[in-house]
Amino acid sequence: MRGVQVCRPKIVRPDSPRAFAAKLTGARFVGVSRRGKHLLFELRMLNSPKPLFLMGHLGMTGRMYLLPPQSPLPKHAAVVMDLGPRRFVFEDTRYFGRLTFDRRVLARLGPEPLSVRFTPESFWSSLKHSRQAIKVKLLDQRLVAGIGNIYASEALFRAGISPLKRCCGLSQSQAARLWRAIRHVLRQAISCGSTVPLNFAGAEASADRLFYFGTQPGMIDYYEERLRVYDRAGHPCPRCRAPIRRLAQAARSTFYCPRCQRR
DNA sequence: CACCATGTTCCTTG
DNA sequence: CCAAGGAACATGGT
Repeated sequence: MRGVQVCRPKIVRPDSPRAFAAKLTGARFVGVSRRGKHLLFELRMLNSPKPLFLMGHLGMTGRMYLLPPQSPLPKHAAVVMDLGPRRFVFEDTRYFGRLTFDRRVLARLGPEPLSVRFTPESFWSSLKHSRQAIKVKLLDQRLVAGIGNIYASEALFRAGISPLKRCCGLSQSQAARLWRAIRHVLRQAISCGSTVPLNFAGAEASADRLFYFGTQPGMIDYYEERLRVYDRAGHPCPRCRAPIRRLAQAARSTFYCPRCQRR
């Protein structure tokens, strides 16, 4: 890495742009992984065996990709790394995302939903004493990592459970049903997203960028087709034709079928 | 102009 | 301790 431009200082907190750039200069990307909604980049300095970890979060509008030489920077570039011929760009219109060496949030995350650590039993144990509405609880990253507002509604629809139901009011078999639904919905979403994989297939989908993380033009439609209730208020339920309803919970929109998901 | 938006964190109130 | 709600972050779409 030859140089780093931090266009939005808050993105790299608590480091200052200068400190952030200093840590990265001379480092090379050697690996990448994911935990919940966080991306983990492994870096190494040329002469040191000890790895350095950089954590990214896309927020709602973030994207990361490689920009070919000479291409202009996007309007909302937040961080730009000069990798030699190409540049690694973190673009984020709303600047809600993060790119930071501070990994403390990882310690507070619940299990990966597709891992063996996440079982119907562990899920039920975390739910049975909570009086919170299940939809709100699903957004709590300490329960299980990676469920966002869209998938919370989708999973509850698939499980036939009302978003308003209190966690402690769920039976063990309902919790198991929801556990299955979460895994199904996330796996399906990943299979849609994998049309833009971590290899170089993304190069053909977009003329001037190699997309790695975040949605790219053309992918949204494909993905939205799979949503059964999210953002579909007034549309007929795909299962029973009753109109889908929208409600607000903890200042977030929830979509559900009042007939298939009774309290 | 008003209202809404894929996320997280912090703060206040009950 | 828990839960609910609001604001903040900043910009764009309808």
